[in-house]
Amino acid sequence: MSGLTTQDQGYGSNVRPGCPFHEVRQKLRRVGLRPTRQRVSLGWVLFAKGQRHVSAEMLYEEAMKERIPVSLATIYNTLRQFTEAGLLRELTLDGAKAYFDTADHDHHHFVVEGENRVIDIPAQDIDVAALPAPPEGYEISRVDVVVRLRKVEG
Amino acid sequence: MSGLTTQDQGYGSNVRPGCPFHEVRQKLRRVGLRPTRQRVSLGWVLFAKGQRHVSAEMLYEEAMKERIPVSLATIYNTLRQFTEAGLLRELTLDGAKAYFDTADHDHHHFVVEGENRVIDIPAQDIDVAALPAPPEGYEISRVDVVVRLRKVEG
DNA sequence: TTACGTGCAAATAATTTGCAGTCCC
DNA sequence: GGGACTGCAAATTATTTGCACGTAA
Repeated sequence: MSGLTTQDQGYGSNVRPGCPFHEVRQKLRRVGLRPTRQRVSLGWVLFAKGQRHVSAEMLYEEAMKERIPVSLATIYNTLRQFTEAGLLRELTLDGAKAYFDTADHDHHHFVVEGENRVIDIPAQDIDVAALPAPPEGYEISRVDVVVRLRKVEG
Repeated sequence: MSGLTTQDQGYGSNVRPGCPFHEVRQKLRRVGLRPTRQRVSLGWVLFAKGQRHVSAEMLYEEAMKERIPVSLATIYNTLRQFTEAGLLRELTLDGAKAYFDTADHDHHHFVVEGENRVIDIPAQDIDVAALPAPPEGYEISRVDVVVRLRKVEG
């Protein structure tokens, strides 16, 4: 896959680290996840290596490429655990494939119709001015804006 | 593009306002879908009967309740055809279940975490003020705002 | 009539789960 | 050492598809 959208200028968490693995380990501990080999390695791919949106399958292939010994089932489990711990956010696209992205910053998404490509929109580029009050007994946990794109004829 | 209303602009003389089935039939014809028994019946459930968001399964149960003879496969086919024709919009929630809602008005959604409940937010209640320019070669086809709700402890 | 639509059941695709073996604290 | 974690394969769930038959134009 072309690194078109993986090429980026990095966020705050992308601290030119002395030891990314150590930071991932800490990050995991902080949210109560035991830093096992698989989790640390996958965390490294997700948080230190600049990967930003992945599907289970993409992460699995990435892991294979990096010689990380991990099974697809563990990928799924890990993605879910990370998401429950708040390290990732889930983004479900039409087409029944779930994507996950690093959750350390607020942002929204461009989604290209047809392809399954996702491009970040920095939070400050979208202004959701007015939000309705949630129904009685509920509170807003998160607001997602998905801007669907269509290729221009040409 | 967003001028679709249930109230149509008189196509022929055989418009019978007050006869929902006829209106559905016309609506289908207008988008090039042959108005078969199943499509008209499902269209009636979706457009005339006030149903607004349904999953395939929900629509199937609704159809059974209304004694509409239709198979689940046809439900899926029909939902997709309606969506491609612009009569419905697809909304994919975390949980790998697709929902569809009538597309005749702009609106956004509250989604209750855990449950698979969807509540409409009228377009005028959300103000997406600033939108970023789409990447070169793409145009915005649609903007979806999903407000996730969490039940308040009590 | 005749191409398009429908129903059934089997096929896919994405994701989850049960359980035996493994590893971290 | 002991409970949490992993891997495998089988199970689930949502959706699609192939093909014989039915039906609208």
